[in-house]
Amino acid sequence: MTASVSDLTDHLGFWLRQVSNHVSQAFARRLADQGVTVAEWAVMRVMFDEAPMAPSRLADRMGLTRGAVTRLADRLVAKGLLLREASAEDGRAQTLVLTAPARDLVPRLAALADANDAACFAHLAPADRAALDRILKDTAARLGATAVAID
Amino acid sequence: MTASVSDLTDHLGFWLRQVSNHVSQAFARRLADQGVTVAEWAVMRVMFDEAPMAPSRLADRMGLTRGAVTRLADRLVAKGLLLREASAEDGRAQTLVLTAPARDLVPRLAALADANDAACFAHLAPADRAALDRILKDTAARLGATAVAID
DNA sequence: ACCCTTTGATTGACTAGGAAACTACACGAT
DNA sequence: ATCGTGTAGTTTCCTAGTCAATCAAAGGGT
Repeated sequence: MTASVSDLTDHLGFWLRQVSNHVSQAFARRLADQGVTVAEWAVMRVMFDEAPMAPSRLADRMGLTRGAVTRLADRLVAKGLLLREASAEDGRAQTLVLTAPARDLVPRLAALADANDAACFAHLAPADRAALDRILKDTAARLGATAVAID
Repeated sequence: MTASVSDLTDHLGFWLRQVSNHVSQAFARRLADQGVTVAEWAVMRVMFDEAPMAPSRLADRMGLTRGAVTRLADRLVAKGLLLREASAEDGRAQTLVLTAPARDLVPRLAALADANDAACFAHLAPADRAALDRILKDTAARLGATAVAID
């Protein structure tokens, strides 16, 4: 009957955070050689497919705030991987475009992403891998849709 | 045969990060009312069980660097939730102790943690919940033990 | 024609964390 | 007794992200 206080390790959120941090950090170490960070990779990958793109659209696509995108874009521009172009029609708007060096880099970074994912989840049985994939996508969809009611 | 560049969404790491961020952010919003952050909660929960504790030990326990613990402790001290006490034996060492208000707060925060976890994973079938729990703990153990070889 | 509201982007202040340099102190070996 | 080495904490600099305030440009209503 000990009305005991629940432990940190009782929560799925805790383990999720633990593993996620570990995987991202491992990926960051791989990317470091290429002079790129995880967040920068994500931007580049999204922009690789959808050519010129407004920052606000990129923010929506990536689930980030516009402020975050502004700063991320700053860093990518500084590295010569991104171009900011003022819109002709709308004086407020911009469009972002990857530079040629950035486009060259993306396939190499994608290979690193593949390698990292493979290494981090190598020990999982195929069925567990599939289950994890399914459960995470399912959960992401629910959380994204409902924005989690704070009862 | 299109040797196409792998997509962000092809990686488990991506989804892990996505869901983890969502869950943590939802938890952060709940905790905000109590004037406490997620990282602060984690410290308080660990310290709740293991009374006076050296910062270095806390860092090991939580998988953080010592620098991170220093800053976290600063904030908790500023909020009156933590005490820093110089060690009598060792001139370098300290011990950290939760204050009485902090100890009072912990059970309430634990309830919020329970509620958040329940809300975020409510839609999962019991079997999926169990699978996720098992897979995450398994993966955390592997990643922690091997520190992920960067081939 | 003018105001009001909305929208695009930026900025400042904050939490959160790693990496590395640095300061004290402790302690063993000589 | 001193010197070197290791250890405890702190600090600095960086990425990464949020929220809220701000500014400028668009555009609609009257």
